[in-house]
Amino acid sequence: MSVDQIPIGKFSFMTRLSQKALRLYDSKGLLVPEAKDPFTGYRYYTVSQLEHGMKIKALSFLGFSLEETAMLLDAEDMRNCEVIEACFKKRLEEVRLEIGQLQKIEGILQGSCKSDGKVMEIFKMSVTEPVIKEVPEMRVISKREKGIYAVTIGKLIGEICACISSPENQRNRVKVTGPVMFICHDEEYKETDADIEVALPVSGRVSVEDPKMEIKTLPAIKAISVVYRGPYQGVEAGYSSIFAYAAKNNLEPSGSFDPGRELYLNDPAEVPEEELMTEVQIPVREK
Amino acid sequence: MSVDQIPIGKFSFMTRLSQKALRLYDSKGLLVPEAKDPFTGYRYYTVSQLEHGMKIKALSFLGFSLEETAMLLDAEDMRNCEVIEACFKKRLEEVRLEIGQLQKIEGILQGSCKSDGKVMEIFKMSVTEPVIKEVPEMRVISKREKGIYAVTIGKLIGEICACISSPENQRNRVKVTGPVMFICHDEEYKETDADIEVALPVSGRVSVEDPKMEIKTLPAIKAISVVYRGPYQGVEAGYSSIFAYAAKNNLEPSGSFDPGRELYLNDPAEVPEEELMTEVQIPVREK
DNA sequence: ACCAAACCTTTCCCCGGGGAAAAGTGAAGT
DNA sequence: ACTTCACTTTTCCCCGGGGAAAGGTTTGGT
Repeated sequence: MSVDQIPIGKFSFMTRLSQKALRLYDSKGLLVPEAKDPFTGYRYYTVSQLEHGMKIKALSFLGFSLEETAMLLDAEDMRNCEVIEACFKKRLEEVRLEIGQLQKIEGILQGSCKSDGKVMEIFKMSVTEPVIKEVPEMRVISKREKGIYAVTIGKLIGEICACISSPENQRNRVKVTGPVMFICHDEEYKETDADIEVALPVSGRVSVEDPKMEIKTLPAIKAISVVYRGPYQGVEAGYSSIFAYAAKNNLEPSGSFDPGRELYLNDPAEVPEEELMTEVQIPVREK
Repeated sequence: MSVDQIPIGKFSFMTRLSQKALRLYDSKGLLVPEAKDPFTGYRYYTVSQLEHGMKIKALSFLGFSLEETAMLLDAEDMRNCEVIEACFKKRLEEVRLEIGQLQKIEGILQGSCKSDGKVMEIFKMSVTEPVIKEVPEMRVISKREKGIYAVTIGKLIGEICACISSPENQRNRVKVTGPVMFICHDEEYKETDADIEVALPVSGRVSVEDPKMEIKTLPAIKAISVVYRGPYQGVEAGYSSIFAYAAKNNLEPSGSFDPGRELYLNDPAEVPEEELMTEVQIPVREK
C-alpha cells in the first residue's frame, strides 16, 4: 500500500468518520475517494483528503444537513463569507428553538418524576366542561401566513402588536377589545406548512401598512367552547372533549366552512406555562 | 356517517395527529381503527379512541419512540407505575444530554457569528507540531467498558477517581503520577458501543474492589504525539495531523496491535472548553 | 502455493414520519 | 344516472446513517 492509497478502514480510523458515513459521502459527492479500483470497487483515499473529511465532520457535528454541508464547503472554497454567515445564523436560530423545546420537555418530565406515584397525571389535562356559545361578530386586525405553528403564531402576534402600537394608531385611540386568537384554516392537521391566521379584536380607526395585514369582521358563530389550562402542547385535550361532546349531543362541527378558533387568554410571558389558559371554539350546527 | 364511524380525515383534525402518523400507528398496532371496511380498506375511528390518540400525542411530544410509547400505554393499563417511572427517568437523562449537546453547538455558532469575517475559523483547530515520543511503561489503574464516548468516559473517570480516593488507598499513600487517559481499542470509529478504556497512572499499593477495575502496566511505546487545544469534539484535528505526519515520514501507525491514547491534560471543570488540552498519541513503527 | 483472517463491496431493513403520485370510493349536485 | 369533487387507499423516495447479510479481495503466515 503506497502512502496515498488509504483504504476505507484506515481512513475511517484516521478521520473518526464511520465507514458507513464515508460511503454515504462518496455517493452524495461530498467526499469522493481520490481513486477507486475499477474492478473491485475498493475506495482509496489520500492524506490530503483528511482535512476535507474533518471539515465535514465539524459541520455535521454542528447539525448541518449534508446538503448544507456541501454548500458551505463550496462557499468556503470561493471565500463567499456572506453565504456562510447566513447559514450559520439560520442554524443558530434552529438550535435555539430546539433547546427551548427540549427544556420544556425537561420541565414536564422533571415535574412528573418528582411527584412519584403521580406519573400518570401527564395523561390528564385540565379542561372545563364544554358549553355552547353564541360568539358575536367581531372587528379584528389579522394576518394570515403559512408556516410552523410554534414559530409562525408567535411571529404574527408580534407583528400585529407592533402595528397597533404604532404612533399613528396610538393617536387614533385604537383599543384592543379581546384576547389574541388563532384561526386554524387546515382541515387536516399538519405540523409544517400549516395555514395560520392570527387575529386581534380592535376598535377605532386602525391604519395598517403591511399589505398582508387585514382589517375585517369575523362572522358571528355558534360554537362549542372549552377552556384548557396547561402548557400549550396539551391543547388537543380541549379538542378531544369538544368532539366527544358534539358526538353525544348530535351536533356537527362545521369545520369545512367555518374554521375553529383558539383564544389565548393570558400571556406566556407573564404566567408559568402550567397556568396558561386557552379557549378552544369549534363552530357547530344541528344535524 | 354514524356517530362512531369517523374517517381518518376528521379524526386527524380532532386529534391534531397527521393522517400519515395515524396510518403508521395503525400499522404498528399502536392505535388501530375500531372498524375497517373490508372492501375499500377505509379506516373508521370512534369517539372513544380520541383519548387514546391524545395520550400517544403527548408521549411522542416528549420524544418517546413508538415502541416506548406502546409500552408506556400498556403499563398504564396495568397500573404498572414502576415501569413508567423508570422510562421517564431514562428519557429525562437523554433530554438533558441532548440539551447539553445543543448548548455546546449554540456556543460555537454564537462565537463564530459574532466575530464576523472570522466565520472560517471554525475550520481551523489549533494543534501543535507532531513529535515522536518514547513513552515509558506506566503502572495504571484502569477500567474498560463499552458505551458512548461522551457518557462512558466521564463515568469511568468518576469511578476511578472515587476508587483512588477511598480511605484505604489514602492511607496507603497512593499517588496519581500522570494525567487521566483514554485508550481507544476500536480500529474503526464507531459512536455507540465503542470499546473504551480509561486509565490513570498511579504509584503505591493500590487496592480495588470493583472486579472490573484492573491494576496493570501499560507497555512502553514509540508514538507520534500532538497536543490539541480546544473543545473536545474537534480533537480529530489532532488525529489528522498525526496521520499526515506519519505518511510524510514513512512511519506506520501500529494501530491494530497497540491502541492509541488520549491524555486529558487539564480539567474541564476548571478551564473553559476552548482551553482544554488533549494530547493524542498514536503508536508507530518504522516501515 | 495455499489457507484463513481481515478487509472490502453491495444490498436490504430500521427509525418517524413528510411529500408526492396513481388509483379506487363517497357524497352531492345536476 | 352521471359527473365531479373531495376523500381515501397504497406505494415509493427522502432525511443520516446503524446493523446485518452475502459475497469478492488482499494480506500474512506456513
